[in-house]
Formats: sequence, structure tokens, C-alpha cells
Amino acid sequence: MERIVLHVDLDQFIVAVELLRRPELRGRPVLVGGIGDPNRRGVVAGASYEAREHGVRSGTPLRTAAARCPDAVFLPVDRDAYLAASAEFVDVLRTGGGTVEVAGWDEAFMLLDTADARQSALLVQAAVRDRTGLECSVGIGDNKLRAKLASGFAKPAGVFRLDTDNWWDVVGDRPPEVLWGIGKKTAAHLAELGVATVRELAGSDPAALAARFGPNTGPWLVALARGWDPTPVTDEPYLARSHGREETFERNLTDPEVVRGEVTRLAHRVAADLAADDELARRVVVKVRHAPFTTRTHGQTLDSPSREPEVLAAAALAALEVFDLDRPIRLLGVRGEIR
DNA sequence: TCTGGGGTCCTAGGACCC
DNA sequence: TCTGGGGTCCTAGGACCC
Repeated sequence: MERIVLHVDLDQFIVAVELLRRPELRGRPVLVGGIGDPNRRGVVAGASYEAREHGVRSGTPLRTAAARCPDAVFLPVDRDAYLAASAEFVDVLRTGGGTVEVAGWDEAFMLLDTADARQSALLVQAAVRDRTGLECSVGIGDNKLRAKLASGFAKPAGVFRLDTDNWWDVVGDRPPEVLWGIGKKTAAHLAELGVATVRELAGSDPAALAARFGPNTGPWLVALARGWDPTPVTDEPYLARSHGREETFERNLTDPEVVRGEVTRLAHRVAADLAADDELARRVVVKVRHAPFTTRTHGQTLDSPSREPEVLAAAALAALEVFDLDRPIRLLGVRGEIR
């Protein structure tokens, strides 16, 4: 027996859910995003493998996607459908006996004791396929980091194992961006320091990186490159730390009175979300994105935690006054911080 | 590439306290 | 009085992830 971590990741999740009810679209480039209109502001939330071949992926602006992939079928985002499919997926994993940690709509970690890790992974994969009709990829690792990276190498619909034995062979010569937690910005900073691969990052001086990235983040980056991850797989129920609502407007807002009205509306929606979760906000933060895409936030701590729409709206409007409302506004957001 | 919406976590700097 | 050092809390911004 050995103790392993599985990372189970549904393949092209959002598109896969849409294809379950629109099988005639199978094999075609399908893009899900916004309200399904490529001429509106918005980005791609889910792209089928056929669409990805045209250089379109999650995050690509819809207009750009339409230009690159003119034959694509555009569908609107249907949150409720994905949430329902996600709940079904988690149910399947929970019948497996191990500890299950949900990590998103379309992914979860499982902690298992097994005599045959690969066989266990294949069983999970088959159970998900049989009971949801969705394909998944399964990563096997000796911690969450390695399991997570492994599922990426397993795609589509495969199984891949990543542990101390093959870590350097598999990721040693790859750029640091393959690691979970290192994005474009950090990779660019590392490149300036002459660090271009996971192997080079693993051999870097933690103190030197601390000077650049902060006392905790610097050493953590080095540990990450060595495949180290101490975080446990936990089935503790998820407790949200905040709830927020934001909206990018089809046309920039220029009238301060309209802006105040929208902020009030968003605050009321946040109040409803908090009530649905039986939570109270202790602080309200307003986010403003001006037309040139510069984003700023300002907040107000409440005298006492609340989810009253009027209280949240008043705090949001007070925070809003710190901004220059005479400049065109592209996006407004209101967030209630719980803990 | 004219750049969504939902979140989380870390850091720096200032306030404040002893 | 012109000035230390440590700890903690708050706030805004940034990076990242799905």
C-alpha cells in the first residue's frame, strides 16, 4: 500500500457540459463566453479543443476569438448548468472512499491509500465518465503540487504520474511558468535574474529571491521548483472569505449619478449573496476600472458586520467618493469581506 | 489581444501601541 | 525631549488561479 494524491481535472469542462445537451456540435470549434455574442465586451470562458487549434483559449477576448476562428459556434455562459454538473462530479468522487478536496468547478484532489495507484486513477476516471458523461484527466502525485501538474500532462483523458523519481526528467528543463503559482509576471522577474528553468530555480539562493519577491514568497518559489508542497488534502467545508459582484459595461459610464446607481445595485446583489450564504460583511470594497484599464480599489470598514442592503450600499457609496467620477468608467465592482 | 467575473493570498507602508 | 525597536492591525495593490 502507498499513500497518494490524485488530481482529477475535467477536460474542457464548460464546453463538455454544453456538448452533453448539444451533441450535434461535437467535433466543431465551440466557444463559450459572455452572452454568446462575439461583438460584445467579454472573453472566452471555455474553448473546445478544435477552437484551441486556432489559437483561442480561455481569456481570449471574444472579438479576437471570432477573428481567429470565424467558424466557431458561440454560446452564452450558463453558470447554473456548470454548477449542477460540478456537483454531480464531486458526488462521484465522494463515493470513492478517500478524502476529497474540491478545488474548483472542474477539479478536485483525492487522498488515497492504494496498492495500485494507476488502477485507482483509472477507476475514478471510469466512474466519472459512466455517471456524468464527462471525460477527465487524472494526475497521480506524492503531494498536491505534483498531482496537479501531472493531470496537465495527462490531458486529454489520460493518467500521468509525477513524483520524486521523474520530477527532474519531466519538468527540470521547462520554464518556471509550468509550476502552479508562477505566472507571466513572476516568470519575467525570474528571467531578469537569469532563471529560465525549473532546475535553475530549484538551485537558486532562497535569500537572494527573498530580496526580490518578499521574505516568504522568495524561498517558497525555490521550494516549489523542488516539487515541495506541504499543504494537506482536506475535506473541511469551504468557507468563503468574501463575496463580490462586478460588471464591465458595454459602454463606459460617464455620468456620476449613473455610477452611483450602479454601485447601489451591485451592493444590493452582494447583500443578497451574503444572505444566501448566511454571512455578514465586515468591510465593503469598491473597485473602479477607468477607460484606460487602470483599476483601483477603496473600501470602508463597517461599524458592525452587516448584510443589510442599505448599509452595504451606503458604505459602497462612501468608498466611491474617493474616486474621480468625472473620468469614464469601464467596470464597477462591490465586494463584501467576511473574515 | 482593446482585454470577464468569481475568488485567494501575499506584500509594503503607515498607524498605533508599549 | 527630536528620538529606538518590536509587534500588530489596517489598507491598497499586485499576482495568480479557474
